[in-house]
Amino acid sequence: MDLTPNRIAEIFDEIALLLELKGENPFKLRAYRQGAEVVREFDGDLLAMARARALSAVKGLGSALQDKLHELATTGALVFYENLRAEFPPTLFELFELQGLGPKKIKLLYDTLGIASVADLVAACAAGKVAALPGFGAKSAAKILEAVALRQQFAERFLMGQVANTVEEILAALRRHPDTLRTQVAGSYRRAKETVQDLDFMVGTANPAALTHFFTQLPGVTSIIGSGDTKASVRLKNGLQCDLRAVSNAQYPFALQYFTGSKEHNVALRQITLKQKLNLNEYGLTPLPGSGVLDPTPAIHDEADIYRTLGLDFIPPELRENRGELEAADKGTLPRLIELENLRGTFHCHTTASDGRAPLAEMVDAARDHGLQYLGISDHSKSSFQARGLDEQRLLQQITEIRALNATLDDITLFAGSEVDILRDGSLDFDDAVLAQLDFCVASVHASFSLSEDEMTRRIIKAMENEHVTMLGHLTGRMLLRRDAYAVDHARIIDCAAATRTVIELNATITRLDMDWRWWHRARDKGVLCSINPDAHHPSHFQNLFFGVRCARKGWLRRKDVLNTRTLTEIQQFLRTPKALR
DNA sequence: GCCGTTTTCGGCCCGACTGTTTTCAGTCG
Repeated sequence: MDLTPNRIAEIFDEIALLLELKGENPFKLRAYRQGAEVVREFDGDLLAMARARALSAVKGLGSALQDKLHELATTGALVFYENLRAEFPPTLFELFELQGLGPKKIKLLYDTLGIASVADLVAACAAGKVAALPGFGAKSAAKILEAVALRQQFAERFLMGQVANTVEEILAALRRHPDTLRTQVAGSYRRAKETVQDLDFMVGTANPAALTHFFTQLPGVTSIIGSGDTKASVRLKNGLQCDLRAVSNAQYPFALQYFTGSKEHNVALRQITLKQKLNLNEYGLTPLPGSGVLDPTPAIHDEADIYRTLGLDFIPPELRENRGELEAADKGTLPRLIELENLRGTFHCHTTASDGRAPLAEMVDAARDHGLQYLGISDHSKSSFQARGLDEQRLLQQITEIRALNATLDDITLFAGSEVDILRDGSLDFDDAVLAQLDFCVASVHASFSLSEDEMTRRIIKAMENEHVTMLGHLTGRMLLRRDAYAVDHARIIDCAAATRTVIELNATITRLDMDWRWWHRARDKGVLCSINPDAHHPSHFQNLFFGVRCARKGWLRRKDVLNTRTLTEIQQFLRTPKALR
């Protein structure tokens, strides 16, 4: 297998799991897991630096991990890892995917009954062997079988956009309860992760037991995973797990902060807190014993108070990933993030001319209903025949149609564009003479996904170098939870976008959210403009802009970093200006 | 295994819930 940083990170994670099975020191496992994270996020040529033993300044990679990286980079293998792996059958790892089973129980099942796979486990449960083990019982065996069934049924995560309605419904229900003082969704949904595994709700109340009970009785709940006086977990009929934490009103800001995460953000925040002789947990902020520091808790009423007390600016939930937000909050340099209300128009919209589900006029009405002042129409080009892409003649006809309709509108302005295919060799589906007649052009890859990373990158760069290409559509072609991104070098694309003044799209389709939020901060710093586009194929798809904005916020984008926050006049001027001068 | 204007040794987050226990271990978040 190709040795990439991602593969190395996987190896480190697997070592952590194997050491866990062996009952190793938990802090050693954490060191490997943290090492994996450092490797994944590393900005630079990790393998070359490992070979040159030039990683000593990297935080999280101590001498042991540096040695292992050196061995991997020079020999392509790691003896320590191979030996460790040989100690356990590979199918054993399946068992970690089952809810309720951790390393201790898995090790016991393996050592006493020789259970090394989910199939073994099901057979042993059926034969009554599991229930007879010390520490297990009839209930444990039943729960295991339930977990096996659940894993098959709901192995997947959920899209942010898929669960948004559920979030709003549950919040509304919690707000209606007379004992609720305040409530909010926490966890990865609040941080705007593109997919979530479960939903976490917080409620501040003087009567937590009433709320946890109420939560388990909500409509849509099909099973109660657990329920106590202060927390409850339920599963909805689509398999989505929802957790509730009920705390006092005074504890609420701490619980909300704590359960919003991310874990990495909270660990780093805790370090800062300890330096100030304070201890932060989900219930409060308390002075360390003997420190003489005054208890700040009584003055804390909301999340912002927590950050302020620690000398930090309020950190919007989307930024809480320990990717520089704490340093920025300390220095007062956090960005003022874009808001949905900042969007004045949008690009990348389809109609029935290609694969859209509504005719031009209906899409325009929908855009107007969403408060947009301008709309760029961009149907597919001829090579996307699966999408009934337009050839030159139909495109020219559509331009005429758009201009005619535009002349009759006074509250929204249309731009005529195209989502033009980037062909395999990087050339475009229309020649320059045709492209020159458009107001704008989105260039996207729709075929030949399996090129090497270098070929794909050069292909896209060639398209960006065309003066008529206003923006690059869905950079990686990923379909969240369905299909992986094709290989492309983000860093080179971003550099080229900056050099050629090509805008990069943030495709707001809930299955895309592409370019990924992790790259926007870098693009922004290089002066690359973002366009938040719905890629609308139906009037309802303009709602996706909400998720696009949340993703943009997660990528540290400000209003001025996003093209379609500009006024109509500014946009018209932008599109008239030669690309190189934009 | 990592880290250090509290420490080069001794910390590294810990509380709630469940199912097994008969006072607690394991898992989860």
